[in-house]
Amino acid sequence: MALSRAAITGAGLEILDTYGLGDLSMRRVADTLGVQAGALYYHVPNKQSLLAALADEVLDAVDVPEAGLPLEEWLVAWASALRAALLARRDGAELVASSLALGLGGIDPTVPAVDRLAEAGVAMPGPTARALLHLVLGQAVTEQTQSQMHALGVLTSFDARRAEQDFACGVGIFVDGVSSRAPVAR
Amino acid sequence: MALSRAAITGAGLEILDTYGLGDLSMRRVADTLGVQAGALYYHVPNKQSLLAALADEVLDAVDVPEAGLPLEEWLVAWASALRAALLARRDGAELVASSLALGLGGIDPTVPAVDRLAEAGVAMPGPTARALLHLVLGQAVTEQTQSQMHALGVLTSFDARRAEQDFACGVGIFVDGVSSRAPVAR
DNA sequence: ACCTGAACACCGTTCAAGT
DNA sequence: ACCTGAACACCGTTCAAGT
Repeated sequence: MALSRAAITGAGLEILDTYGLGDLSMRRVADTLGVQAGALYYHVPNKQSLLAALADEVLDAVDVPEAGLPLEEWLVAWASALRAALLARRDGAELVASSLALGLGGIDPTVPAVDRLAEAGVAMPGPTARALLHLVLGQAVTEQTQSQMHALGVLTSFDARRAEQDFACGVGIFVDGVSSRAPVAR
Repeated sequence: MALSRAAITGAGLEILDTYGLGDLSMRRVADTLGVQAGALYYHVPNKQSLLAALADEVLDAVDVPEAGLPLEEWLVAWASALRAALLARRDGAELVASSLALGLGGIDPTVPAVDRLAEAGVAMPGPTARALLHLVLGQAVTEQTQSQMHALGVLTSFDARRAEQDFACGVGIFVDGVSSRAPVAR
């Protein structure tokens, strides 16, 4: 079977799940595919574009809530779906965070939220959606990193409940803030 | 002058400002100090602890608002001070973000905010402060990365006003949410 | 067109040996 | 105690040469 962009992405995902982002090297991807490292560059311009493709894969798995839900519930559901997708893959949150910061990746995860906010008549839907994204992303990165360090025995105590509480609290406050500014009374 | 932890941290800050986080290597720090790379390990256990020390330096520069301010104003002022400190140094936001995620670093930037929130009687001051931290941090990382990519000519358009608007909007909404839950009416 | 082999210019970290 | 010199086990990326 010939090498291809899809095969490289697939091997990347496999390595990501098995060894984590820190051990995902171009050389290891090449090894997995039984090929020399240089061969990858015939299909992929560089490592960052590979990482962007992997981040897109994570973001593709976000289960966007149905449009019928009331704004507050929709926002909480969207934040939960985003968080779930980020946590579903090893180092998913960190991968997406760096890919988004660099502006790479073909998927803008805020699009559905911007639409829903605009539909509800909320002012500044873009900045609002981006703020909620950053809140969820930052929390997920911290949670995932600490949970992995706990698994490695580096960190002695990791409280999954606290992480969930942090998430619920942060999103709840933010959504309340959106509500207090929304043109429609609840 | 003999090598020391302080000298290493100083050289690290210099390299950070001049070349950025991506080019901050132990070997370069050693070169700057006119010493072999291995010598650093007599004073610093590893690279991550050096990065944590640099992150502490960034967080030390946060100008905590005076306690007399009303809660809402205090939170906005704190978020602004945090953002200013992160943006003051090259790659400051990314440095602090990764250091915080790893749980390294001697400084917990949320401490003043937790105190102020607790004093105001807000429920769950810890999760609330952490949520606001993540919001500010995520926005700052994105802003700093994009501004640097713009300076390098990689990104054609970078709107500093949009970044500021994103920040003001996100923090504003969040603080409104805190307000709507606070026990004291405004 | 697609891949190999080999190189270039780096990394973080360790450690015997010197002073 | 503190540093050098040299090594170990890696990196991302490039590119002539082969098929």
